[in-house]
Amino acid sequence: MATIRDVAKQAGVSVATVSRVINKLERVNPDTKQKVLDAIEKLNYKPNDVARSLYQRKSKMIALIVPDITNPYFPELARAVEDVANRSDYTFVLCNSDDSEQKERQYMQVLRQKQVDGFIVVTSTLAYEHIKDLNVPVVALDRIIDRKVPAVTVNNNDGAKTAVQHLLDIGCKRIAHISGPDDVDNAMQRKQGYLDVVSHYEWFEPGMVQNGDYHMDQSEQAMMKLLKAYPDIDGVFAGNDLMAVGALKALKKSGKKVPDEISVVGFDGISLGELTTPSITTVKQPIYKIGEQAARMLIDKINDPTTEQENVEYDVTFMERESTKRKEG
Amino acid sequence: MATIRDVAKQAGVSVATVSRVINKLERVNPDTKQKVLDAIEKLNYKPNDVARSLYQRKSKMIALIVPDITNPYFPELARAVEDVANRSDYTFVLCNSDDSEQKERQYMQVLRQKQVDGFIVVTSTLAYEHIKDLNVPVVALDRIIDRKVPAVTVNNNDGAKTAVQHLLDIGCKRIAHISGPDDVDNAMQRKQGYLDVVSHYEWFEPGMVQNGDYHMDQSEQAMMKLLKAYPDIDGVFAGNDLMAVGALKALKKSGKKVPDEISVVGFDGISLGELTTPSITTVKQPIYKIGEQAARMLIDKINDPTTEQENVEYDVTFMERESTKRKEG
DNA sequence: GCCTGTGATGTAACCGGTTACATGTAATAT
DNA sequence: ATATTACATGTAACCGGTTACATCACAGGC
Repeated sequence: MATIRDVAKQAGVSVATVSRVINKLERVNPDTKQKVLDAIEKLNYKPNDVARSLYQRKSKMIALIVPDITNPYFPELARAVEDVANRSDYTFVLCNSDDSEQKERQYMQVLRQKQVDGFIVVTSTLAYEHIKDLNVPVVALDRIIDRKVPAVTVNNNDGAKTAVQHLLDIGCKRIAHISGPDDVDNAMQRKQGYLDVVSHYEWFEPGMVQNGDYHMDQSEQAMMKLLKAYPDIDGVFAGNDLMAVGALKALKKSGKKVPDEISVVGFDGISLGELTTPSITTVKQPIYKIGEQAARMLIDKINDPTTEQENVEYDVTFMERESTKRKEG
Repeated sequence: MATIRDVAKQAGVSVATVSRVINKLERVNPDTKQKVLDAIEKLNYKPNDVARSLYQRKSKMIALIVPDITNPYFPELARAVEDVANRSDYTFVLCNSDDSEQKERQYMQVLRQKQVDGFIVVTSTLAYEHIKDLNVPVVALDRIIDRKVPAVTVNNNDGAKTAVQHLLDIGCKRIAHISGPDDVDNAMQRKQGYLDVVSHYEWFEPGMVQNGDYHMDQSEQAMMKLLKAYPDIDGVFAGNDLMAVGALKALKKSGKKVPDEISVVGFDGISLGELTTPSITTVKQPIYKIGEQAARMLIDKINDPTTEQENVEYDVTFMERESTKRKEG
């Protein structure tokens, strides 16, 4: 590999001049510049970014930490972040935390030693104390960490209320909820949205909320429990689409017809929800936009650390699909 | 940020001694060692990996280049690679190439300047010339680049033959194929497997192969064309599961009953295939294993560049699901 | 008492860039 | 003719690690 000193020698100039040519910051005599460019061409010189990073104390890398990229919500998010990173000449590092605080902290530690310039984090376990000493911009995504960490989220409460209200509108008389993990704020907000709408109904009982932990399998079991405890429920609001799919599986096994005997609504708007039979009515998040926004905010903050950033909350869109389309309206 | 010189000063030793303590390579007097450890503790010193990388000429990073992480085949693969990378103390960089040679080359160029230690690449456009000057280990995945680049793949031909044979076994009389892109070798192998089985049948016509480009939407259109041209086909082998889903959509719109009027088989074994109605019979690849193997091979090669590596081909597993389970066997 | 070997530690060069500061030259002002 | 200034370029320190080599103290052999 040719170094900047090789180029300097070849062009008969000093390394400073070569550096000036590659970085285009200061004026260089056109003739000299051409000599340098020729030398670069001839030696096929590519600057070593590690050396550059060392002096500049920045690496032009950002990292995204998600619980698990195989969860269908995250690939689209990752794609959005990577697209923005790439357009801004940042390298994109991906980490799977499995929702383990220990793994999250270790990733951040290790990457910080590699001078990663910023983090986008989807976490419900990390606290502000863990990130403040890292001395690096962090944007929270999908879940809020702390008032001091800017976050990009959606209006979960509104979305949940819309979903549950829709079930009522199409004639559901008893609506259950399969909730996400209690330690995830957006799961709590969705649950609260459900409660806001149904808690004053006479038929409502606390047991109509079952935890599905945002996973398909747990949700399938939760749905089974609900069917056993409340055989007459005719509507289910699942805290995310993955759990709606789990509910659908349980209902299929139990021989319940969706949507006519029981209607189902999910949350997120992952593409999987369009492909099931019946397709799943959902509250769609603008996932790609969220990722894009978070990445932009992060990069803005890296470029100018004095930027004060506010939380951004996106609105969700209700999407009616087959799982709530009853023949008798 | 404390540097190694700060630690040295604090502990009253030289930087070399501190370096010896952190790297545990040479003997250090226990008392001295303790002083250094205390200083590290006190200053909360973390070594700067960029400085280390500069001297060592390696970064402890590997990159995975995939066409698009939102394609459901890739998250599991990415997860596998990331898991291995993480266990081996490598940082994982993810790139989406959109199957563009230009993007692939640019990523590799940029990352090489960042001293990325190796690449795992899913590509059908990149050639050996493009990677040999990078002077860095590369493992090809899912698709073969060149005899000189070790690859991890599956036995596509066998899998395809098994799939088509199964359609014959359950009684299909005319079987069509929705193929992947012609420039992707595994797509060609799957098509060839189909042809190997059906081409000597009288009913076979070349028009029974339609290109679906490995995408759901194109496949839906391809299926529509097939139905129009050959209304009596009663079996479809799709080159991947995503296209099988597209075919299912088309069949649903056309009012064809799956599996009884027409049976469908896919390829890959992505989890989406279990969730459709009917669920999709498929030829399952050990996706996670493939990613793991590729990552291991890459890291082995990085650790010892003299390692000669052979291609690894995994066997596939036929998985019968609803889309081929006929009532009348 | 002198020589040699061993273990512990320090000094300084090195990795490959960037940039503050110095230097030199020519144009312009006085 | 001299001072001032702008421009072009070079020199060397710096970023924060690693490590070849030098140094030194001390033990053991003769």
